[in-house]
Amino acid sequence: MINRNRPVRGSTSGRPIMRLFDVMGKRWSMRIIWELRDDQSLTFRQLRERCDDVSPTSLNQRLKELRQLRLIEHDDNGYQLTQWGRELGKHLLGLNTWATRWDKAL
Amino acid sequence: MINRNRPVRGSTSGRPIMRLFDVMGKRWSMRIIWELRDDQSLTFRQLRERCDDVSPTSLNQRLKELRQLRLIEHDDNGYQLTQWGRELGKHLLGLNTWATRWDKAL
DNA sequence: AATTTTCGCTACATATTTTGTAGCAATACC
DNA sequence: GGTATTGCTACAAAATATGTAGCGAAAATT
Repeated sequence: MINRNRPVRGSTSGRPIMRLFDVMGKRWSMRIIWELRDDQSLTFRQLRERCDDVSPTSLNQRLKELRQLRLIEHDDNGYQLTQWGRELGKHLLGLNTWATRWDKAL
Repeated sequence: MINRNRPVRGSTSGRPIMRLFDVMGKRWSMRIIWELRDDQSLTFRQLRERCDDVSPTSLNQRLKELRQLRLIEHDDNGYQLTQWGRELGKHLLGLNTWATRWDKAL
């Protein structure tokens, strides 16, 4: 019950979806969740490599945010999805299927 | 068959999901799809208002991109989702349900 | 026909976000 | 003590987003 007060860019309505749009609308957020799907645990540096060598600055900024929002967590094994992160990851898998069809039409 | 060549930030793999992450990872993209869901047609100015008065510069940039990617289109009635946009919108609705539960846990 | 309103934007200067490179402090192993 | 790996920070430069003002075209109103 800690981060309900986190400010949400571009919306004062307090609608949860707006909080999600805020964080997911930042570069690398979805990619990070994506790379951690199927319950892998990755170190900071492994995660960097998976994300096309994103700069450590950018990665860390995003990781901080995702941790605050309880989507990922960090322990001795590295970074991994929380329960919430895993659920969100499943949505991304759905989007993956869709995106493949969409891309063919482009 | 026109925009397969559009560059994708942060990925050279050509995986469709990466193209999606690229565009959706920019501010206002998801919000725009969201506001156009349930097949409304909105004028540029109406859309601006709906999106918490996003600047016209930002809005227009995003609209151009979303049009190129065939997610939205523009006609005499204003801006509206394409077939693909509508499908993507449905995924966002799913995320909305999820986000509500998630937000409560924060 | 003249005026007003609404349309989709553009210009441009400023602010915010993201990036890339280098490297540091802490811990583990040899 | 040296070497390797960890997570991460500093900092300057590049890219992206913002806010305000207003333009030119078309449509509606008087």
